[in-house]
Amino acid sequence: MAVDELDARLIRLLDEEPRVGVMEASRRLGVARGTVQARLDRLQADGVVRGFGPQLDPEALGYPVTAFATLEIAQGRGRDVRAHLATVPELLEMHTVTGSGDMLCRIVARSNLDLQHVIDRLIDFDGIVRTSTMIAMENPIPLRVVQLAQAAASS
Amino acid sequence: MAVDELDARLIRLLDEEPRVGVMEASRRLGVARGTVQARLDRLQADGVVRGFGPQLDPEALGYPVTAFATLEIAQGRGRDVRAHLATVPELLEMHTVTGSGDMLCRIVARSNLDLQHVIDRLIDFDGIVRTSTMIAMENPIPLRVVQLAQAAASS
DNA sequence: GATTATGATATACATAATGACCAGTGGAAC
DNA sequence: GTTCCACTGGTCATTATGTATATCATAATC
Repeated sequence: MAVDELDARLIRLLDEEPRVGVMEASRRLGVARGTVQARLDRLQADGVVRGFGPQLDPEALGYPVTAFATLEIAQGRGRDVRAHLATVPELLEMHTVTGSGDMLCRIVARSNLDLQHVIDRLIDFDGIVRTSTMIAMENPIPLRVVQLAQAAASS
Repeated sequence: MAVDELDARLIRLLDEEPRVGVMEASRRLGVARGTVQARLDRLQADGVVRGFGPQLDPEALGYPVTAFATLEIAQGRGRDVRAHLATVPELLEMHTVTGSGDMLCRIVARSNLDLQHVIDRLIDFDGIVRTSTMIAMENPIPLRVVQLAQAAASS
C-alpha cells in the first residue's frame, strides 16, 4: 500500500523521462530489472500509477483559453446536470464541492468569444440555477503530483 | 499544426491502452508502422502530446481529500506568493484567475483535519490577504482531454 | 500539363528491450 | 532455526525499436 523511497525514485524517473524502459530504469536506479518490473506492477496494481496515457495540451489542440465555472444546481437535478455536462467536450473536469450543491468545472475554449458560446451551451440546461466564471490567465504551477510521492515516501 | 482523424484515433488508442507500442498501434489503426511513428513524432513535436508520464492517483498515495482554494493577494506580492506556494507539496496546481480571488489552487490532504493544516501552511505567508476554500466531495468527471482531440479533428 | 512537395507504404537491418523463467542470497518475522 | 519474501543476476526466445531506403499516389504550384 505505502510507497517507499525506491518507489518514489522510480516514479520520479518515469515522470522526468517517460521514455526509459524497465531496462534503463533498472540501470539508473541501480537495482535489478526484475525489481523494477515488480515495483511497477505493484504500483499499478495498487492504483498509485493509473497508467501512462498521453498528456495532451489543450492549447496545442487549439483551445488556449481555460476557465473555471461554478454551477449552482437546483435540488434533485444533480444527476441530470451531470449527464448533460459530460456531453460537452470543452468541459475537461467537474467536481462537486461543498456549498449549496455546487459544481466546479474546468472548461476550455478556442478564444474568449468562444468561451461565451461554450458557457452558453454548458448552462443551457434545466436545473442549473446560477453560474460564476473565473478565467484563468496564467498557470504558474501546472498540475503536478510527483512531489506527493516523495512526501508520501518520506513519512 | 492541426490534428486529423488519424491523429485523433491514434491519441484515443494510446489513451485507452497506453501499453501498446508503435507496432501494435499500426496494426490496430490499419496503417504502416512508419506512419504511426511519423504521426507520433509530429504530435510530440507540435506539443499536442506532451509526454507519457505516469498518472498518479493522490488518493492511492494517501491523500484522499481534494480542495480548491482561492487566494486574494496583496498588490505586488504575487511573485513571492508563487514561490511560497511552489514549496508546498500538497499544492497540486495553481492558476491566476480573474475575479475577486487572484489565485485558484488545487490542494490535497490526508484527511479533513490535515486539510486544515495544509491550508494553514499555505496561507501563512505575507501577502495573502483572504482565502476561500471549497472541499471537493465527488469527482464525477475526472480530468479528460481526449475528447478535445476528437472535436479538434472534426473541425 | 509538367513539376514539386507531401505523406503514406513497404521493406530491410542491427540493436535492444521484453516477458518468462530460475537458482541463489540476505534480512525480517515467527 | 526455519520460513517467508524481496532482491539479485543470469539465461532464453520473441518481439519491438530506431533508422534508413525506395516507391507510390495525391495535391499544390507554376
